[in-house]
Amino acid sequence: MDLKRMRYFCTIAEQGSISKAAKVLNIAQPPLGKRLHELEEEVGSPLFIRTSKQMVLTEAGRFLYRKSSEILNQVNSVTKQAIDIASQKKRTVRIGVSYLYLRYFNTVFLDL
Amino acid sequence: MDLKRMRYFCTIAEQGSISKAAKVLNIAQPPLGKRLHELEEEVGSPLFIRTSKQMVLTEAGRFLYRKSSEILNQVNSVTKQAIDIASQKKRTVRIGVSYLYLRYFNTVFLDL
DNA sequence: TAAAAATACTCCATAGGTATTTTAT
DNA sequence: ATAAAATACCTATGGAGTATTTTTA
Repeated sequence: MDLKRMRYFCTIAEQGSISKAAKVLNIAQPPLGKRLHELEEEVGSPLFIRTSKQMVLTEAGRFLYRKSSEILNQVNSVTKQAIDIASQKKRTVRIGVSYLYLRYFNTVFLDL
Repeated sequence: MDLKRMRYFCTIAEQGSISKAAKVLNIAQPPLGKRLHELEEEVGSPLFIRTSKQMVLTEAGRFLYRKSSEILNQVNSVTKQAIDIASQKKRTVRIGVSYLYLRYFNTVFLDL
């Protein structure tokens, strides 16, 4: 299980066909079909019922779609939050200097 | 962001060093170091403070470790649940047959 | 007949390996 | 002097592309 396959799977579910999803994802249809089959291989069962005109989620597929959407949203927000925390840390660097030092100098040299 | 890097990152955090984590993960130390640097690149800031003897999580690192652990657990349980749902479906297949058919035959032939 | 999916390849990017050097205690 | 991390380089697996065939409405 990996995030790329989960993203692909969700797009197929939303678009109702591999070909349409491939266009949305800006990749070709054959590799997208392969990624889906790999997922179905891992689950050990189809995630879609291939009817003419549309792909309909199976029960396992519906479950996986619901959960995958949640997880993908979480991953996105976690990444953004981590970046935010890191960039705030960059702006607020506190430097402790002995008061004795300050009696003689008014500049702190940093060896970065 | 992908699950493999998240798994690697969590193992490094738990083991306190890249070398130890590499042993646990059964891969070599250099590629593991690279995967960590890629993550730090994405976040735009270090996830560990490299002190002698141990790697200590930064604030962003602590946040990411907490969240990554959660997400990895979710992914594991979701995968298992999807497999369970799919395998149950395999065992309980209901077949509807017309009662008229049953007046003449006592066997249902399935073309699988 | 026309669409979507599957199959069969080719290619390339990226993950992983080995050897070595650098760094810090 | 030792142990961990970084660097450099090589290899191989897997993801993506193109062309084509199969399927089904």
